[in-house]
Amino acid sequence: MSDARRTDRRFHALADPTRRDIVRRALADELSVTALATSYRMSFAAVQKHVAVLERADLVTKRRSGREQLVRSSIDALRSVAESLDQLEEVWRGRIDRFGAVLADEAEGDQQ
Amino acid sequence: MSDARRTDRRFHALADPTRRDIVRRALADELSVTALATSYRMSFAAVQKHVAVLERADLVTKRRSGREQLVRSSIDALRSVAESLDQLEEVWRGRIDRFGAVLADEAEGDQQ
DNA sequence: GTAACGTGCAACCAAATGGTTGTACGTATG
DNA sequence: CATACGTACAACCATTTGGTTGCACGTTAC
Repeated sequence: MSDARRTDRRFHALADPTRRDIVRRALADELSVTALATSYRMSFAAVQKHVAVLERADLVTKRRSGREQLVRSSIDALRSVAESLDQLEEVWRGRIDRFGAVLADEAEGDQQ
Repeated sequence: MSDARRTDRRFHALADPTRRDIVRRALADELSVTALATSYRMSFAAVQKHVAVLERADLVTKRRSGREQLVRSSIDALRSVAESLDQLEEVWRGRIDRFGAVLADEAEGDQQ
C-alpha cells in the first residue's frame, strides 16, 4: 500500500469518536470485540465494523483467544500519524526561518 | 461545536492527500484558491470544496485581498490534532506504568 | 463600459460510510 | 449432545463524500 493511502486510512479511522474511544480503551487493555461493544449504544455488528476500519488502518490488531478475538491498539501506528503532523510542523518552522532570514537581510540593509 | 465534533472534522479533513497537500503549501505560503487549484488534476470547484472542508475544520483561514481569497493554514489547529494523539500516547504510557507496577509487586512478592 | 478574472454556490451523480437485521459457523459449557 | 456465546459476513438502507458542470456576482484591466 502507498504511504499516502495508509495515512489516509489512519486519519479517516481516527475521525470518529467511537473509534477513537476504542483505540483509547484498547491501548490501556486488551479487550474482546464483545467487551468493547457493550459500551456503545449501537449494534454489535456496528462496533465490529468500527474495529475492522481500525484494523485496515493498522491502528489495532486482533489476537484469537478461544472463541474471543482480543483487540489491542498499535502505539507505533499512532506515532506514525503523529509523525505526519510533525512533518507539517517542520514545514511551518521552515517558513518562519525564511521569514527570519528576510528580517535579517533587511536589518543588514538598514545598518549604517 | 463540541470538542469531539471538532476533532472529528480535523481528522476527517486530514484524511485526504489533496487536502494535506493544501495544508502543507498554505503553511509555507499564503496562496489564492486559484493558485492552489492549478496544481491538482481536478476542477477549480473541487479544490474549492477541499478548501471549504479545511476551513470548516479551522485548519485554514481565508483573507480577502482584492478579488483573491488568500488561504493560510493554522499551525495551532494542527497542534491541537497532535495534542489529541499525545493524549492517547499518555494512556499508553499509563498502561506501561501499571505493568511496571505489577512487575514491581511480583518482585516484592518474590523477594525473600 | 466591456471583457476577463477569481470566487461562491447550486444541482447533479457515483461511490463510500455508518448504521441496521439476519444468518452461519466455530468454540465453550452444562 | 444440545445450547449458549463470540464472531464474521451478507444484504439492505439513508446519508455523506468527492467529483462534475453551469451560472451568478464582485473586482480588476483595457
